[in-house]
Amino acid sequence: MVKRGAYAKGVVKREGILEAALEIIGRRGYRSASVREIADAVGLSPAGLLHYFGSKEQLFVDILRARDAADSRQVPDAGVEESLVAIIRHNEQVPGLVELYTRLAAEAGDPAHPARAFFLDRTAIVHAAAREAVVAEQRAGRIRAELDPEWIIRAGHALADGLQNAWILDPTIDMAADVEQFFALLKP
Amino acid sequence: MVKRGAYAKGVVKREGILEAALEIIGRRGYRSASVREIADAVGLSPAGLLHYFGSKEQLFVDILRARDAADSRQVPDAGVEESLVAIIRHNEQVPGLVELYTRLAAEAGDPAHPARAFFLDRTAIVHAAAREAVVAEQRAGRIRAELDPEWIIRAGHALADGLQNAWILDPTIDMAADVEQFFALLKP
DNA sequence: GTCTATACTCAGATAGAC
DNA sequence: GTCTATCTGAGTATAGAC
Repeated sequence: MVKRGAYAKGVVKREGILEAALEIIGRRGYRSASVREIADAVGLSPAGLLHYFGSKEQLFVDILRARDAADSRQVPDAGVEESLVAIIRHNEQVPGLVELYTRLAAEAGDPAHPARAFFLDRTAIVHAAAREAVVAEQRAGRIRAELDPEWIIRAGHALADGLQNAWILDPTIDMAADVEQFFALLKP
Repeated sequence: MVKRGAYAKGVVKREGILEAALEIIGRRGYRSASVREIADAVGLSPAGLLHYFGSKEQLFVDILRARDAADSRQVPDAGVEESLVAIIRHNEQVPGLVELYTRLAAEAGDPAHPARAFFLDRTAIVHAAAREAVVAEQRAGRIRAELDPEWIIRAGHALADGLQNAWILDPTIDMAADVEQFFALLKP
């Protein structure tokens, strides 16, 4: 539960925990990001940490949620391609976040995992926003009008996710460049 | 360790375990596919099961390995598009396999996980085969010659992986059709 | 080689005291 | 809000029976 105004300290502590967890994933890997490890990093007992998030799974989902919120503030409201590429270039600086995202996207296959609801919501929201942008660019003649906008969105999303899968195996691949090449194919 | 000829019984049992594990993942989900659960299904103790595979992680990797071997026997040696689409259509019949693949692809981000070596090898082999096929189709004029074959391979692979990520959230999406649309864009 | 029984260690989670 | 103590269940190492 996110606390409201009255408990400012709790809100700050929550954010500190999210940052510490992400930092540990980036430095030592998802596997060693146990509740105990994260609790140690912020000077809490495991139970004290779980007080804020209820479960480890929720904690991890909340990291992604916070990250999406930060992205939507920072990324300029430009075209689909520019926005996606900007996010990808940012992700390349934060390997822990990419590993976490990839993991949770896979764990979302479990209907009982909180990541499932998160990714279903997120997909609906992201696709709705992308739909408007894609259709507008088709009308403006920057994307081929005969292509199904739903396909463009599904494929663009899947491509970006799949490239992250490949990138955690081999970080020398240039995810942003590969996505740009995809968009080049969509041009009239 | 894979046993050689002399111990036919062990080989058969190994295969039975792989099948039982995949069946449990498909029916009850990856999460409940514990060593104990799988051991029960084949009438073994957990330690008896581990005798064959060494670890749970290895067991799961071996399922994917066996599946790749089966695919390379069954899939006709046609063009890149036809082969990929055939595998995808087959995967749509085996949700447990898709869930397992997606999970392990994510867990391969961990350098200590046996899935990492598996996916690195697999990627190298699959890409090498795809490279020849793509270049041949470019020479034959079925794929645009000006496109970088390495990009086609990386993007095709990433797209297929990403679509599986989306499919475990929403199995109504038509992975094969989306891949076919991608290949349509590559045509001259 | 095949397999069981036992036991160890670690994980995440919970109850209740402070 | 945070702790300690405890519970449950996971994976697996070991010893040894057959």
